[in-house]
This record gives sequence, structure tokens and C-alpha cells, in this order.
Amino acid sequence: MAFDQVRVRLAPSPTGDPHVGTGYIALFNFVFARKNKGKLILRIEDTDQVRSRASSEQMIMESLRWLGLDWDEGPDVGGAFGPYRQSERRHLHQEHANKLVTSGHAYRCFCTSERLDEMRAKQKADGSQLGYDRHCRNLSDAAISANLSASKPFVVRMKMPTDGVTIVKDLLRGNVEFENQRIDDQVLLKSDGYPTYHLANVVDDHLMKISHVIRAEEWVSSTPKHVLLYEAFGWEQPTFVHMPLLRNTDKSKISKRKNPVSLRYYQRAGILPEAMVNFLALMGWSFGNDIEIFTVSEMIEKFELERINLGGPIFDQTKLNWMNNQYMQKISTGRFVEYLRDQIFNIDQLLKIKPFAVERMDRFDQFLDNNIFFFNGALKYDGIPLVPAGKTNDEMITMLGRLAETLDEVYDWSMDPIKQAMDAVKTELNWKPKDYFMPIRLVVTGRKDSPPLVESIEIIGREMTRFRLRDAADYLKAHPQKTPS
RNA sequence: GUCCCCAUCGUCUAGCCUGGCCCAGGACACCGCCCUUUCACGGCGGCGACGGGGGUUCAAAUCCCCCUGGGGACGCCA
Repeated sequence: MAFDQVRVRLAPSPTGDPHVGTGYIALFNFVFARKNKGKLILRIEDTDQVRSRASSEQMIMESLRWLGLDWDEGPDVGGAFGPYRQSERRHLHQEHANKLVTSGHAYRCFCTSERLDEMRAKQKADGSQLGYDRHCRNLSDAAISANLSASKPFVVRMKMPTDGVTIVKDLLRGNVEFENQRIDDQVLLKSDGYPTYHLANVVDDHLMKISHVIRAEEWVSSTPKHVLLYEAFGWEQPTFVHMPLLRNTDKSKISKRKNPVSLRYYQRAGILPEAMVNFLALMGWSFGNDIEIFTVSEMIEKFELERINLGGPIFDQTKLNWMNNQYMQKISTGRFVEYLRDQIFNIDQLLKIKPFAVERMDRFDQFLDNNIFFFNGALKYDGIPLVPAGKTNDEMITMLGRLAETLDEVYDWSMDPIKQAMDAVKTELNWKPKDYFMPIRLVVTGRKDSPPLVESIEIIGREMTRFRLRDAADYLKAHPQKTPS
């Protein structure tokens, strides 16, 4: 093999909260790198200019460090193969896209997104194969220069072979064959000049000398495109390893609609990082000898990629909690005190609560009783009438879901945007203020005499607010408070 | 719809590659008992799975085929 060193990478896209799946894949990359005395590279895949956010990048790095998964090269620590943010490598991607156009492996496509939408709608309607119809694949030179001089926007698409098969060698799944004629002429370069995942990924993996691509199973079906790109460039392929997907209880791919997926939520909920990592390790891998509790170092010693179980594991909170309890029981006194001080009663949080707390108590011994919801995780809704008089159980569930979704889009977590988001949902669903705010207050704080709602929500934070909204919706599904008349 | 992946208790899994030691082992959850002035922890026990059908073989959870089921992908998102 031409790769003289194991080099693996973590390639999160900074488009939201640090995802538990990112932590999962990070763990296996980390362990594999350490096992083989190789390097772990953190590369930020921020080629989606619309959705990428610097704050998200920051949170991802914090969460990974919280888990104790450190990297050898990355945007913050540097390295010999930088830059490590794809947006800063744009010229490289463009240069390589142009190479492919010149060599005849790719072409410019001037189709508008309207045309593509129509095309897809049509394909869907008559049930034909989905994919680009290759309208621009064989434009004449004259047509191309005419479009270019009219400065029509274009993308660069890869010219996929029309016959034969492409074989993806996956370390865990063996050879997976794909018929070339079914592979879509993938967009490599968007009209804004940024690369798509496929191009950026292959170019950067090659330039960064990545030896093993360890990523989630959802990528299997686009891997033939990547293989074809390596071939078009004449580059050696890395070894592909596709990990199983973490699942919701209903076996679908883990999603925030059905499960808390933010690592920050688990941190906030008091899960110890070593418990989280240990639990994640058990998703698809096992230590052997019926041992379930082990550290990352112990995992590194015993690790074998080949022993990964390919069935998609369900992310089971109950077992996570048990795992956490196991670590809790062994925690040192120092760490116990530290944790409470830094994570639960942390000074920033107390500072924010103070003005609201002092108005509502005349003795300090009332503090915890009054403000418990600022520190708690899940709340108890038994005996609390959550559904307002004018609404049905189902309407309430729908409202909670919409509000959770909408609040999730609030990246600047401060009063005004939160207020706006809440009003937007109220308007969208056409709820009266009277029916709207009290139930939300009850769900989020567990009481009707809480400090001001928006302020409280801001302090509670996005992850926990979202969790409580979902949790209350689940609660109402299981325990309807009203039956439809 | 098309392509691809996967398939052991409700859940996480061991065993599968290199068939016999497996009428399938461990853990979570659940149930019972014990410990205990409560609860929890802990200990003991119980419940509980090789999706179905064909092969191959003296012998199949383990190898092969079909079916079924589940999942993923089919974006100028990653």
C-alpha cells in the first residue's frame, strides 16, 4: 500500500448542534488512529454557504473535546496539510474541477434549478429513474462559449461512464458493485463556485493523504462516485469503512424529531463523557469476555475494525443511563463536587437566574424549590393540565412539535429571536395568546408561576427547551389529557 | 419506483469467517426473592431470540439460494 501511515479524518459539517452520530464516528476514527499509531485529522466541511455557521464549528470542537476525542491536525491546531476548513480550500477544488473538465471527465451544465425541478417532478410522476437527464453533457463548443459569454451561471458535473460496473471495496462489507449506467452525473462544483461534498471530500482526502475513510453507512451509495473520481484523477483510493447508522427506537436513522441528538443535550443532562463514549463504543462493537464497562484506552488495546457488527443499533437512553450510573458510583469526591459546581450550578447560569430569583423569594431556602427547572433535565407532567381549554390533545402535540422545530432554527439564542420564533408559531397555527403561552410555560418550567417565559427559555437553553417540548408531546401521546369529542 | 446495505432475546450484543463444545452466553429493561427502618446500590433467580422456506452436510445460529422484514441512498445538503 502506498499509504505509509494511517491517517483518518473526521469531517463534520458545521450546520447545527454537535451530533451524537458525529461523536460516534469520531470515537471509531480516534480509536483506529491510536491503535495504529496514526493521525486523526479534523476537517470542517463548510462548503454549504447557506447553512454553515462558525458557532456550530466551535460547538462541535468543544463537544468532541468534552468526549476526550482529540485530533492531531485541524483548523485550531494546524498541521502540515492545511488549511483544514474546506471553505479555505476553494481554489484547490476549483482547480481540480477544471482539470476534470479539461480531461473530459466533467462538463459545464447550464440547466436552471427550475428546469431540474420540473425534470424531477416528471420523473417522479412517470416512475422513471431519478437523476439528471444529461441535457448539457454534449453541448457543442459554440453553445458553451455562447452561454459563457452571456455569463449564464453553471455548475460542473461529472461525466459518468455509461456502461460497466464500479466496485466499492468496503472493509466490512466486501466488494459492492454498482452499475455505472445508474450513477448520476454528479454536480462537483456549484454555481457559487463552492465544491459539493463529493468533490471536496475526494480532493481533500487525497491531498491530506487519508488512508482510511471511516464514515457512516449513509455514504455507501455515493461511494461509487468517489471511486470514479479517484480513478479520473489517477489517484489511489483509501480504504472505505462504513459504520452502521445509529437508530431511533423505530429503527429509522437517528433524528432530532424522535430523539435528543445533540451532544450538548447529554452534557447538560448530566451524562459523564466517559459513560457516553463507553456507551457509543457498544454500538456495533464489543469488548469481548462479556465486559461492557471499559475506558477508551482499554478499547484502543483491544480494538479491531473487523469485529464491528453491521446491524443498525438503536440508541437506547435507558442503557445509557445505567451506564452513566456505573461511572457515577465510581466518581471521585473531587470530580463530584467539580461537576456540580461547573455543570449544574455554574456561575454563569446563577448570574442569569439571580434577578428573577430574588424577586420571588424572601428566604434563600426557597431558592431550589422555586428554580429547580433551571437545573433539572426532564420534568414531570403528571397531574399538570397541559392542554388549554380551547384546544385538543392532538393540537397541543402539533403545537409543541412545531415550536421545537422552529426554536431549533434559532441560532442566535437570545430573547428577541426566541420571541420571534414563538410568535411565528403562534401565528402559523393561529393560536390565541391565552391558549398559547401558559401551556408552553407549564411544559418548559413545570409550573404556572415561573419567571417570564422568554427569559426562562433563554436561560434553560436550546437543547433542554427542545427536549422538554418533545418530551411533553410524547407524554401527551402516551397520556392524552383530553379525548376528541 | 430504482439501486445498495443489513437480519440472534423488547433493546445492546457474544457465537458466524475457521459448521459439532449452543435445545444459544452476557448486559439493559421488566418480574420475583434476599440484603435493608425507606429508596437506591448489590446479590440470587425468572421471563425472553437464531424472521420464513429450501438446499449442502453425519451435523447449521454458523455455508449457499429464494422469500420476507428493516434500513439507507437517489439535492447546486453533507
